[in-house]
Amino acid sequence: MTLTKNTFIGEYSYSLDLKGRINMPARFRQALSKNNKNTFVSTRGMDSCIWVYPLSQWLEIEKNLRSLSSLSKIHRTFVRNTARYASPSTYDKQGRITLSPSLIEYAGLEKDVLIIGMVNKMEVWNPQYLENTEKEALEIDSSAYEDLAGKITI
Amino acid sequence: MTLTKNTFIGEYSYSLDLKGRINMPARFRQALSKNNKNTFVSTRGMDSCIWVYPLSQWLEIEKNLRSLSSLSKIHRTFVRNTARYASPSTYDKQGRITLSPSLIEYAGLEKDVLIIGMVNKMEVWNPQYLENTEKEALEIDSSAYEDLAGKITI
DNA sequence: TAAGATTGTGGGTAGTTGTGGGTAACTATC
DNA sequence: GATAGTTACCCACAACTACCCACAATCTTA
Repeated sequence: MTLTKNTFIGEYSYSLDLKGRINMPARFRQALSKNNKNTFVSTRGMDSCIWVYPLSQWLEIEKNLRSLSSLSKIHRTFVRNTARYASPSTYDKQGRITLSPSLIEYAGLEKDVLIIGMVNKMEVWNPQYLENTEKEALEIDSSAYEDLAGKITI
Repeated sequence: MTLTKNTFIGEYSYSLDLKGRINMPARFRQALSKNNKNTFVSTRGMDSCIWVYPLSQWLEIEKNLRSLSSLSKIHRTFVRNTARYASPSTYDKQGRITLSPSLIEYAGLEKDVLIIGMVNKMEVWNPQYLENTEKEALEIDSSAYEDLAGKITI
């Protein structure tokens, strides 16, 4: 059951096939509002994973990128790095999207793949990479969490 | 699949042939709205690359350039450098545009070429040049990105 | 618990796309 | 006006992608 449209939570194990396709969890597909036209946009995440946005969310990002003037070097670099790796994919009759070879390599994906709901987007991981990243995360100074405490109630 | 007309994202590897032609990615061609008449305008970019605009976007730029008074030296220089190297090209039946020898030399293009969607325009790069530019970008003070974080949610 | 519906995975095929090269029309120069 | 160089248009082929179907595993419901 889906709680809120365009909201994604939970963790799912799937497999990447030889054509670079992964099944999007049925719940995530059902969570898409109609204006997404069954389409996700995948791009490089900030860790070694792939970020997958619902189309409507990505269009918001595009709108913001448009407003940045290319006369500024920082803006150019930011737009380039954000737009460069993004690629839309409408899921097929079986509910799969295709990931680009470049993204698959970036995230080090092999057969087994972990899909994680990140509320407004999803992450696709090589399970081993995630494990390593988690170990590093343990080393984050707990004071960082103290800062968060001011911003978020949980 | 095209998300929004006249919007370009993603990265594509193509080759420049002996006649100075490059294939425009099929997705980019499909993204062109009709009033562009299958035409792109290429000109010098601010890094060592070629900027390629859809015709309609270029006409907007021309309009803006008109509004800059030539009494200002900066304006004169800016208008000159922008207009000077611009050249339109309608793509052929195979989807290719022709780049001028002057632009090919400016961007140091050889056989392998990288085309990057920059939302409202495209960039054409020699992959090695881009790699070097990226290294410089790493040296950008990360505080600059922090500023952007205030403007853009991603 | 059994039948039916849904979901995840593999693979085939037809249409699309990228690339090389050929030829005819056009331009420029002497 | 003839020749050489350039440009625009055309065809052919190999590689790739999107779409389709089949089947097995899982979940739902009566």
